[in-house]
Amino acid sequence: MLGGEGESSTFSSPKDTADERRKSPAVEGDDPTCGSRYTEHGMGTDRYYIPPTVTKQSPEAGNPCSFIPYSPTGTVYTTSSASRYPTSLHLGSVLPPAGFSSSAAGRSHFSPAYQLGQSPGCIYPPYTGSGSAISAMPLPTAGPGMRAQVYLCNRPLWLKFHRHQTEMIITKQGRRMFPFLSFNIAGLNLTAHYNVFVEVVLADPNHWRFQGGKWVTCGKADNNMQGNKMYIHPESPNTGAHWMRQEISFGKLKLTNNKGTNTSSSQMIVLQSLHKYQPRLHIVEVSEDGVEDIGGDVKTQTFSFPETQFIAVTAYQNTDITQLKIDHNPFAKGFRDNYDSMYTATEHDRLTPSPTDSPRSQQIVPGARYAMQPLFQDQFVNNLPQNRFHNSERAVPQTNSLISPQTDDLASQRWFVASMQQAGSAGVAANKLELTPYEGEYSSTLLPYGIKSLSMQTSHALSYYPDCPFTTMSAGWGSRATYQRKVTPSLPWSPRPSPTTGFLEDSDKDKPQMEEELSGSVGLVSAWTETQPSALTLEKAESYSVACKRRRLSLSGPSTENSPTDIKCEDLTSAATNNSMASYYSFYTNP
DNA sequence: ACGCTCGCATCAGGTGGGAAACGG
DNA sequence: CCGTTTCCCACCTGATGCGAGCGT
Repeated sequence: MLGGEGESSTFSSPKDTADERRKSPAVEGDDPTCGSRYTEHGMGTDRYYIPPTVTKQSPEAGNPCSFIPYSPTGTVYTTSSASRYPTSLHLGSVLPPAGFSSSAAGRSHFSPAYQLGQSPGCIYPPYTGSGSAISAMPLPTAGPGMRAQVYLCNRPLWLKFHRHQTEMIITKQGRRMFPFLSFNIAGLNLTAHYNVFVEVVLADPNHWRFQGGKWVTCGKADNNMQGNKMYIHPESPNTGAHWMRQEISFGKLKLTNNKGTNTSSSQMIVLQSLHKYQPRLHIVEVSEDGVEDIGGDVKTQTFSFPETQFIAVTAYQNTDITQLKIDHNPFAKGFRDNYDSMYTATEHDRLTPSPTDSPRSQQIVPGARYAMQPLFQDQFVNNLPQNRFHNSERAVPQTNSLISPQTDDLASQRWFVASMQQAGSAGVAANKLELTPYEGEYSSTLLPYGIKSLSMQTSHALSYYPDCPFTTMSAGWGSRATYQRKVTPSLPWSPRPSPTTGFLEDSDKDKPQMEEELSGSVGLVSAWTETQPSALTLEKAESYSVACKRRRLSLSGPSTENSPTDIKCEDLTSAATNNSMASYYSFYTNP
């Protein structure tokens, strides 16, 4: 589908350049201690992913999360499979700056102005590309061609992996991604038709290898890799209303290293082992029959989230990643040999969110910063049997578990929407108003609003990940009964009256988990830091050791060596998460 | 009798581990 | 020789089909 647009690219305007410069490593950007906010670029050019360069803080120096192998050189890499969807649009995170917590301020959250040209850390050299029609295309803020806004729904989970450098298994028959890509989209024209697809591009020009407990570059990447790099969402084409109705998940997307795979109709993306990739989401406005309007303006919007970057491998290299996969992927439950301890003993140590760590509880969004969130069911934990829902590749809208403890928040979130409508930008406000019916439906009944006006092409796709749907996160994976029955009523994460108040009162044991994915309080972060050492309980050490016995790699590897760093990083990253709390959803929008 | 719900069994498919095979 | 890839395994999840039970 994507042909090859000139590699040259975009970033021809000063504005573009400025945007590009603002990008920063996900982790760093997420870290309140890291100066620059979490910003993202539009993946530079159609085939370039420009690793963030470090100006204010070198990864090694100031960033506790520096183990993430970002290239400090600002390398530009050109792949052989140029996409015809260049970075078209520059992406900027709308994540609030550190300290941003005012709900009132949140009203401007969607303001593109917020994300543009404000970064003091313009760390990237200006691009001199010829620019593309796409990037140069003026986009209205409402109506046809309006800018879309995209949230990475399961961002917290992605961040967990990203901290250790995400790895994705690729096999001949294809392997699903985990975490998988899941987005919420806003700002589309309700009646216009769009194709939504994911493209995976090389993130850098290097060949990587895991050595000494770290990912290190090892020669140059093979940029002549052939094969499909696109995965079109099975529901494409569809209307903007359809795409915005609920989460857009790519849970069936498979990664393979089999070049012989039928590239056109396959559900698989062909990658090369030990290369680093960056998934990108493309939203292309098309005619009703799904045909792109080649003649007219190219109405393509591209989004990429740095935390979704990963290294393709045929076997896991980093045991931390392996453990994260095992802990979070329900299909890997069989490998949770410390299963019991994970859910009954050291609750705060486990990586998997608890069933009641509902996304909602993790994204108690202050004010209207994430006013859009009420539109997305990610915020709700699905406690209903899901095998009765199977009509969509997307997350099935679930009812929430709000069911109780968090009804208050639900209400408040509705208010967020209201405030958005009052003060929001025209585009967003309009959009939200349009969606009101959905919102109203579920908010009043606590039932899903997933009744689709359009047919679903696939069924029960993501129901494999029941919790995920909204899960949006790790949180997701655990609401199943199998988990719950392991839980004792006294567990710290049992239902809380209110996420915001509840976690403050939780035991120290609960803080790490809570803070990492939820909070917004610096004070709590400190508490977490202080209590962290004690978090390394004997139980954890023991269970971890047991787990490692099953692994190919030794326990003496990076996991243990880096544990202090990891902890610190986790800590700080948690702060970052807290800080933006909202960061629960990364919110990217085109300038 | 009919329709609906629920529980159980079965099956397809997904997971990481580990050993063997492959290849530079 | 060593790193990477492939294959098979046991385990798990979720979908589906079937029948029993119940209410109308």
